[in-house]
Amino acid sequence: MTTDTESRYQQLVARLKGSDHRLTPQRMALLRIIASGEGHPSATGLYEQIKTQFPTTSLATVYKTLSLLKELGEVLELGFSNDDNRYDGNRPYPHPHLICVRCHNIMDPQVSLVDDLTQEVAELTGYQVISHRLDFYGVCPACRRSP
Amino acid sequence: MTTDTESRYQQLVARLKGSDHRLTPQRMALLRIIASGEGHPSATGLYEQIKTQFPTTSLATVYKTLSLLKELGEVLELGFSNDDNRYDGNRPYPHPHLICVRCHNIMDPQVSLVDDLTQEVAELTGYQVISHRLDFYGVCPACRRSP
DNA sequence: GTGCTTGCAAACAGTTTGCAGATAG
DNA sequence: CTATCTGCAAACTGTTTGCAAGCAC
Repeated sequence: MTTDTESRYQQLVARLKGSDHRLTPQRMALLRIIASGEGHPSATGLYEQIKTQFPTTSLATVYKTLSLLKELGEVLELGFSNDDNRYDGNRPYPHPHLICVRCHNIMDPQVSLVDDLTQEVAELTGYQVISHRLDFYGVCPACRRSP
Repeated sequence: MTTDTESRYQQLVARLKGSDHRLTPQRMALLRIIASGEGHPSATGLYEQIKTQFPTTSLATVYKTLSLLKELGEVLELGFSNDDNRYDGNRPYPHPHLICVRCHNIMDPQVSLVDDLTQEVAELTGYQVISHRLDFYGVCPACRRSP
């Protein structure tokens, strides 16, 4: 576990305890995985990973824990109408995603102009802009090489 | 029906005929609605409107027709994991949306920088960027005034 | 007349919920 | 000890599918 992963894990543990929630083994296992920030796992993916440590874990518990973390603002949920939702517990604030339509990998590109966009929209429309969602779809370099 | 609506309707009719698809009354009714470009209707919303003219219409037919128009590239589908999907048959290419979290109205803001963003992401990551999805969430001026 | 299209109902998939038993604090 | 959490199974919701009857061309 990297230092970042460890500190994010401790942060999440503190957040749960500080909001009067219990720290169960199943929750700890989930926190460990999402703190690592590797990929953008689905609920089922998390479930499969946790099951290797706690074989009796249920998918419902994974969903309930994710829901709790969403309420606490510690997890970003990427909802898809076609596919299962993905979760990011490392950067729980809106940020762009880049999705390969071939291998379905999801990465976080660095994009500089997003805040300018939000500002532009707010000024233009009179809306109070709270949040956003920005996904790019494309073909990643690896998939371009092997068609 | 405005001139724009009428011409878009004719365009859609031509597209169906040109691709060897049949022009049924149910399809004509749906084309008329989406050609008008008013709002971002859901499948159920379209269904309710069409039913006033053709009471025996089924929701499945609405879905099948929307699916066909998607394949032809004549309709943009906005998928939501929480809510029902919305459809835009007037601007069937990716463009930003602004969604009021209070009244759920959806509008199309004019945003100038989006193509720059796409370019930036492509150059930065080596991806071949095909498409994107950009939604802003906020509170519209009307809802801000009446809390 | 032919075969695409419709309408119905059942199937589907991901997510949520209710509840009885288990357990963290 | 007790309120929260878990695991199971059933419920839910929007969308898709299979099929027999209908109808556009």
